[in-house]
Amino acid sequence: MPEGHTLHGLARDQTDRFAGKRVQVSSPQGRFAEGAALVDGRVLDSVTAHGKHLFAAFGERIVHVHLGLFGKYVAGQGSPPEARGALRMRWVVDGFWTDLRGATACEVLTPAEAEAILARLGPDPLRRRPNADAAYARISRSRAPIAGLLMDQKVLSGVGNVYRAEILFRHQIAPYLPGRELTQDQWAALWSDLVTLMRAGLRTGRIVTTLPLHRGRRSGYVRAADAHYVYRRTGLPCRICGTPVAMRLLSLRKLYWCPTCQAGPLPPPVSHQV
DNA sequence: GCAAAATGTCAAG
DNA sequence: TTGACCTTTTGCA
Repeated sequence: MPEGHTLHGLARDQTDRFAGKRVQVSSPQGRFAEGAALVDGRVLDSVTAHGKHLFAAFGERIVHVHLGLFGKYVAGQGSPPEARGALRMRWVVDGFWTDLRGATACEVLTPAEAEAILARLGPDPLRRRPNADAAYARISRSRAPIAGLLMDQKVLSGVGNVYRAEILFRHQIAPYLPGRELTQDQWAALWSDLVTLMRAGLRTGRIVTTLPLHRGRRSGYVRAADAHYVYRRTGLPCRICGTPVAMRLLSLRKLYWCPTCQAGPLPPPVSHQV
């Protein structure tokens, strides 16, 4: 479930289990065979996440992974299971293993190449000192819809389709509002809420955005069906006002919102709806 | 047994 | 702006 919190969680767990050890790196599928040979048996320094990118430093050789839409890590203790299917990369140390499948990117980079990727990324709400002003500088100059800007990794990094829909709902911002019409106050509130939500996502391993509704409940647990306001709730009544949740494709990604709670600029006319 | 969907990015035109 | 691509899981026949 790769939005930013997932990657930060992976970076933390992989560092805990593998850093400081010589890691057996392999590519049973073969697609990463050359890269694996470059780092196999070297000592892992640490794994860090920037937005949705992972960087595992083996000295000057950096394994860069981007999960894309389908990528997935599976990890376990003891000895690894027999390799099956399209297993792109496997790490093994004494007592732990982890397998990577389906990633968009899995490659060995030089430090300079890794830096070049970082240079393209906007501030990440989950990093230590993110520069939220840099994101607003871009947003406030753009005529593009805010819903698209939030998913643009050059503007800010780590936000995916779930967080963007939910954060806009929570702040009652119309998704098609041009970035330049978002006020500084709206941005400040939105950003600080993003930091809170994504930190909670990192802590719990899931995205729950409806929590304030459930304050005061004895159990903090929120059922999956209740975890979001609008994401994947097309046609269901808005939890606040009852209006059916709307859905449109924006840049090929499904965008969900409540037309009443998030009143404002309308999407362009429908020519073709999936 | 097969089609569709899924939390994303990049490059061609 | 559109399609290609990475793989697994789910749902329907």
